[in-house]
Amino acid sequence: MFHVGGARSALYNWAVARQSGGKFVLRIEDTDAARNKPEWIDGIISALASIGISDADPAFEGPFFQSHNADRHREAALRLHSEGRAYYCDCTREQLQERTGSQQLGYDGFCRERGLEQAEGRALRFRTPDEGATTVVDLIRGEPSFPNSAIEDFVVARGDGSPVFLLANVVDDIDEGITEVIRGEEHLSNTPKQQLLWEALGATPPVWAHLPVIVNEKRQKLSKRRDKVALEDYLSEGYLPGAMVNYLMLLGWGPGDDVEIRPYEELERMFRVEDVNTSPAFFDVKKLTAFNGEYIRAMPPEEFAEACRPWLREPYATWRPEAYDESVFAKLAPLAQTRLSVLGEITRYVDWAFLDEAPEDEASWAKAMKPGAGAILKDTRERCVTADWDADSLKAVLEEVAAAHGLKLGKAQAPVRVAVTGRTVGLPLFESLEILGRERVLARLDAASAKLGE
RNA sequence: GCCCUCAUCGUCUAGUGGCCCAGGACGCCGCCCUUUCAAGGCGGUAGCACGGGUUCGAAUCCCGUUGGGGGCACCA
Repeated sequence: MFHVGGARSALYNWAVARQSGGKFVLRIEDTDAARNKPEWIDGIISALASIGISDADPAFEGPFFQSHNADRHREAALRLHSEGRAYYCDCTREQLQERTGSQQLGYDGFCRERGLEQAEGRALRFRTPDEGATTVVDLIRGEPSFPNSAIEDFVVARGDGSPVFLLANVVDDIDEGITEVIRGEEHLSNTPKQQLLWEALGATPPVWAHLPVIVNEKRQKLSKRRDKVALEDYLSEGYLPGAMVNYLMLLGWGPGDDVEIRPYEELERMFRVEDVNTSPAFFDVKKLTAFNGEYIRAMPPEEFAEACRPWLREPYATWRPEAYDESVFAKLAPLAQTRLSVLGEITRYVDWAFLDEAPEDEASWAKAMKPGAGAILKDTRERCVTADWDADSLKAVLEEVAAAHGLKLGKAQAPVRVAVTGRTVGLPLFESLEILGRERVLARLDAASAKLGE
C-alpha cells in the first residue's frame, strides 16, 4: 500500500532528481515489511510505476531497506560510543519517571557520566550538546533552529544492540551520498537529532525540505485508519494515474501561470521545491474527481473504451460474462465518455445493455411510472413495431407520442427510458434504443406494461 | 508540559512593498443549450485571522494575540 502523502513526496523528489540529473532514492522504512513481505514492496514499486515513477528509469535507485545495512548501522553505533558521542544507559522507564517526577520530560542524563560499558539490556544514548542550538537548512522553511537543551539524550541503539531507525536512516543516507532530503513535515522535529548524528559521524548534513502535511476535512494529518489514503483504492475506482499525479503536484504548490491541468512533464519542469507552500493542504477528493473527469474527456475514444475494460469484468460486472458484447460496448462508450468522472462508473451506465432484463431501480420506477405512463408505453410500443430503427426515427416516434399525449418530449421519454434502461438517468435514449435493438426494446416495453398492469 | 511550525475565497493555490478595492481552479448559485444526466457556453457568490507597529505606500516586513498542525518511545 502506498499513500497519497508518500506519493506526493515521491513526485516532488522525482521532479527534483530529474531536473538535476540526480538520483531518486526510495527508502523502505519498515524493516519488518522489507524482511517478511516482499510483495508489499512490489506494491509500492508498482504504485509508483502507475504514477510515472519507473524503476527502469536511470534516475531511480533502490529500494533500500535498512536491514540490509545492519552491520554498518552497528558499526556506527559502536563508533559513536568509542568517540564519546554516546554512552550506555541502564535506566528503566519506571526509574526515569520516579526521578523526573512524571510524564514526558525526556531523559535526564542520569547515566551520562557513569561510564557504563556495553552490556545486554543497556541502551546506547547519544550525548546531546548542552548549550547552543542546532540549526537546520530547509529549502522551504528557511533555517529552523532548535535549542539543544530541548533535545534529550535520545537512544540510538537498543538494549539488544540493534540500532534504531533514526540512526539507521542517517547511516544509509551517508552511505548513499544523499544531499537533499525531501519528506513530510512530521519529520521536522526529528531533524535536529538526525543532523547531530550526521555531524557526529563526520559527514556534512544534507539540505532538507519538509513538505506540509496533507490533511483531512478535520484538518488532521491523513491517517490510514481514518482516511482513504491508499493509492490502490483510488486506482481501482477508476481514477487515472495522470489525473492523480496532476492533482498531487498541486497540493502545496502551484505553477503560477493559472494553468492547473497539464501533463506531468511540464509540471516537472516548472516545479521548484523552494516554492512549495508551508501550510497544510486539504486532500479534496471533489477536485481530484473534477480533474479526473477532464482527463477522461481528453482521451481519444478508443483509449477510453480500452481503459474501461477492468470495470466491465468480474468483480464489477453485474451481468453474465458471456452476455457482454464488445461491439455493443464500442457503440456505447462514446456516449458515456463525457458523463463519467471516474472510470468505475461505466458499469452502471451500460449494464442495461448486457443484462437480460432492464435493471431494477425502485426510485426511478416510482418517479417515471406515474399515471398515464402505461398509455405512453403502449403507444410507443405500437409505433416501434414499424418504425425505422435508427436514433433519428426513434426520436421522431417519441415526439409523436409526446404530441399525442400533450406532453413535452422530456416528460414522454421518461417511462420509456425506465422501461428499457431501468433508470431515470443515463445515456442518450434514442441511441440506446437503436443499439439495444428492436426485439429487446419491445420485450422490455411489454415487461414494463405488464408490471404496471399488476 | 516542552520543542517546532503554520495562517489569502468553503477548498487547492497565484501573489515576495506600489501592477491587488487581490488573479486562477474545484465547489456552490443563476442563465443558455437540451430527450434524462452530463458535457459545453455565459454570468455570479466568496478571502488577505485579529491587534499594534515600520513605510509616502503592506496580503507582502517586524512584534504580539488568537487559532490550527506536527513532534517529543529501547516504533518505523
